[in-house]
Amino acid sequence: MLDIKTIREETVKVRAGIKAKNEVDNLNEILELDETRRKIIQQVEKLKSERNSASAQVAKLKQSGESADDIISKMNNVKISIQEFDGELRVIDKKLEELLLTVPNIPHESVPIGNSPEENKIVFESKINLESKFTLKPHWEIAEKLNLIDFERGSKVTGAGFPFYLSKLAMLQRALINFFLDSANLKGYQEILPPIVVNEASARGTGQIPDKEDLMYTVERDELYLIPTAEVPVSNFYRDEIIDEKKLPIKFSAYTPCFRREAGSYGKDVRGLNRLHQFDKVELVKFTLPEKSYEELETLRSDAEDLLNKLRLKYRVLLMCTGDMGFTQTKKYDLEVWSQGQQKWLEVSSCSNFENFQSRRMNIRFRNSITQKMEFVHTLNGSALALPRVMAAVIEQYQTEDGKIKIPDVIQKYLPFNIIG
RNA sequence: GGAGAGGUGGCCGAGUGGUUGAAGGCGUUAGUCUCGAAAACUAAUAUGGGCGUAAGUCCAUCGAGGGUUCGAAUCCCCCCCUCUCCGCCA
Repeated sequence: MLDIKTIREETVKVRAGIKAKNEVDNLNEILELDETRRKIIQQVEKLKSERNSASAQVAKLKQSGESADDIISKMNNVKISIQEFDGELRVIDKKLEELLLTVPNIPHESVPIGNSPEENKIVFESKINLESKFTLKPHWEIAEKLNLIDFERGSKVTGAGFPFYLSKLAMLQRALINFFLDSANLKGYQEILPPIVVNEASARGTGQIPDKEDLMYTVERDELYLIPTAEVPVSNFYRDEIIDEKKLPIKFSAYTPCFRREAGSYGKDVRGLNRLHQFDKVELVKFTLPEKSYEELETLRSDAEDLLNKLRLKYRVLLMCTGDMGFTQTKKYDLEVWSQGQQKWLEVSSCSNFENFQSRRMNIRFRNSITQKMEFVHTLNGSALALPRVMAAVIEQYQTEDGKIKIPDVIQKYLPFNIIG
């Protein structure tokens, strides 16, 4: 959520940001409501001030045993006016709040303007040579042959997009998670294991609601949401709190399953592990000083990249253009791993800065020791990494000519075997 | 799920209709003292909003939201949360 003051004072800039992101521009309505609101506030506060001093007089009179009936009867009308104004104000505040939630975050100046994925900027591509003496198969063929993933029983037990991982592949998944968490730990991230269902306020805090309700599974009876990413519970950890400035930056890592309805996304992209309704992910979340957040975005990105490098997977980094980056971010990098078996790039991480867009919603602040003022922290997060597509790339990249899967070097210490098959 | 108790500032805690935005304590910050530190003493110390160039001023806020009243931390309604006991349970 943007500050109404920013919208009021930097309307042109905000409007340009909305346009760049192809979002709906409600600024005129917002500014109009804001003006009406302030007019009413002026009137009602004048009345309240009157009331307060009258009440003080009543108190004085009563204490000295005199009658205050005159004042009291006069104040009756004031009371009714105040109630009317307050009622109006309540309606306006609610409407204004709703409209403010429709204003997207403003892209950072370093972000390329664009509408389509083609306009994202490739800022890095690894030069690993992936030449192989034989033709690499897509991961689902290998997994089927070695009986490592059971999609059919997953469909029977739950539904499409909820596979079972079997035997050594289940162990490899666990090993990868450990590798990711251990790496984060070495880089100073504090590991936390959060709840995987959240309440409405939390979903609202990180921006899943309103706007993206359809993304999440709901537990209607208890008014809870299954998390689409650990970002939601972890970012909300400090909701409505004041963080000690000296503790910043705070860095968390969290492993969770993630649940996404992915309504309406069917077709060839959903083959194998490419797109699931439930998947594992290790997420990194940072709370930082405002002036440090872009620096922290770069280290966040390189922390995620490091994992791909150590797994010796080919990947590239995209700087997302304004139209392709999402509602809440100011700047976002996507990491895509190369799937040699499928001959295409798969997104395995996205690292974003939200500046104070989320922290304003979540009310997470710190006291600036120089100005002595309260300020909102900046929040950032990034996947490091999402498991299924990494798994797909590993299976494909590490397949042997006779149809087995080698275990990547960095993972071997986590497993009692170094080949599957 | 049932019964009871409770939710007050960064923290603890007083306060049951009228200068209570809120006593007192702790903490924090600054100053005095000290070679320095500690202790002691002195002072300052909520957030958000409206108007204003500013100084300032007004309004709101005692878990959230409604209500009663000239006036609510205090009374009523509803919701949320915490604790204790019982029940259920890995």
